[in-house]
Amino acid sequence: MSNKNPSAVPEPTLKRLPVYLRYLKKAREQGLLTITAPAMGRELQLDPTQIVKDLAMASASGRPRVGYGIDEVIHTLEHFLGFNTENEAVLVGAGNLGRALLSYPGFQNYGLKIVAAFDNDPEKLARTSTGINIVHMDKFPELMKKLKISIAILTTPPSVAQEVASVLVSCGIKAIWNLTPARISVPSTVAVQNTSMYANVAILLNKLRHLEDIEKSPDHREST
Amino acid sequence: MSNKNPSAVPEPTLKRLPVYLRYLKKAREQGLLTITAPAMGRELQLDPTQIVKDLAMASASGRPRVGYGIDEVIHTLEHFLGFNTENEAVLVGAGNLGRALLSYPGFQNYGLKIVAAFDNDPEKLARTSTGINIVHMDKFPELMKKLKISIAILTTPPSVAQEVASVLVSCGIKAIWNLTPARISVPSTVAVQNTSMYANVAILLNKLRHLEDIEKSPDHREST
DNA sequence: CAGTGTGAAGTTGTTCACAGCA
DNA sequence: TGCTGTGAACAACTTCACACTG
Repeated sequence: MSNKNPSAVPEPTLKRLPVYLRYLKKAREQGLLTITAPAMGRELQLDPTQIVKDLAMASASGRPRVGYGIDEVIHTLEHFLGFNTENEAVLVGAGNLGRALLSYPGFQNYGLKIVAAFDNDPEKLARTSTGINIVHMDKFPELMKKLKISIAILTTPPSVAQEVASVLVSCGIKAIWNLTPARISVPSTVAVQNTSMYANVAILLNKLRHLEDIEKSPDHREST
Repeated sequence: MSNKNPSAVPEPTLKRLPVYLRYLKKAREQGLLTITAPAMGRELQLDPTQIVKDLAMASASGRPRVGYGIDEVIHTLEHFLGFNTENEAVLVGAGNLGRALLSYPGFQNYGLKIVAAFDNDPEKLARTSTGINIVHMDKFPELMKKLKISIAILTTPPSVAQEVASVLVSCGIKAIWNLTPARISVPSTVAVQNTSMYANVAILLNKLRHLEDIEKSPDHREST
């Protein structure tokens, strides 16, 4: 019953590709022209085979004994991920996180261009952060007709996430990046990517506690 | 070679538990006292068995025909996740995302309490956001000796992430929430949780493109 | 050799099937 | 009957083993 979409590319791979991309860009800046999967694996602490398979998924290929052409792979990855095409998005919910994302540089380099922001709170409408106007949610349907945008970034309070999401969908949004801890229900024709900060806090705390437990336990053969 | 930590609790479960927690809190506010896994599954679009197994991981149990006691499970989950104990953390890198997290309400309710923030840029030191002072990174080692904090939130530019991470570790940090797209190397005695916004953008764009492909393809038997 | 590429094996997480229970 | 709880079947992802290449 889980949101299984029959994506050709496994999600774990999709998460690693931007990591490779950043690493390759750094490597190129340092003057490197080619790189091997084992070398990358050492730096990024990943299995070399994993890297080879991931890159193959993005249809990048290398040459035995030589490795991968960095420029070539960067281009291939950017194309594959859609990072070199401008995907216009709107942001809904100009709270703390929302405004941070508005002023986040680099999304532009990663394919996302936020062109408008919305909020219900009149308090927040005055602010313009970095050139992007924050307008009242009432204007959303009207503006959406003009803009023809398919991506929305949802950073409202979780209590209204579902309600807002439904509005987004009814106005033609086809992909929602849900940064609230609430889970939203949308038609199967709409893509949702959940990114909850709290989930990451949970994992971090768990890892920490686990390490502490090992430390305390009698048989901690950790290499301190 | 991947960062395999032999955690007793699978990471996917750990990500879902906070989702349950929020949902249960909402349900309790609406006056509900008990809830069944199938009911939750319907709302959250998850397999009921999944939920039962996840809750069992957190050592919460229910009664057949009745379901789970909401208050009880909330308490169990909060305890299990460490959300009801105050885990003090420092934030390093007061850029856009960093300052957003500083003023993010709710981390307190999720076990994280940011008690200090650091940055290298003198420009940013003046600001105090929400009561938390942003002080110069030079003061970090000194302050860490006093504070005895084990968690750091890393929100620097990726180019200095590794360098800063090494400083954190040398000052006794035991867990790093890495919100930069760079991957950092730390001793195996230190926990790292990577949360890259770009990875999520990549997944969202891929899902969107995939849906568009289905739409265009001749045999789209999607229920619109 | 030292790397890419790939099929097979292994591991982990999810879904199914059903026993137990009120 | 409708739920929890759990062992078994299944699916997805990772790691291993090795053929292939310059």
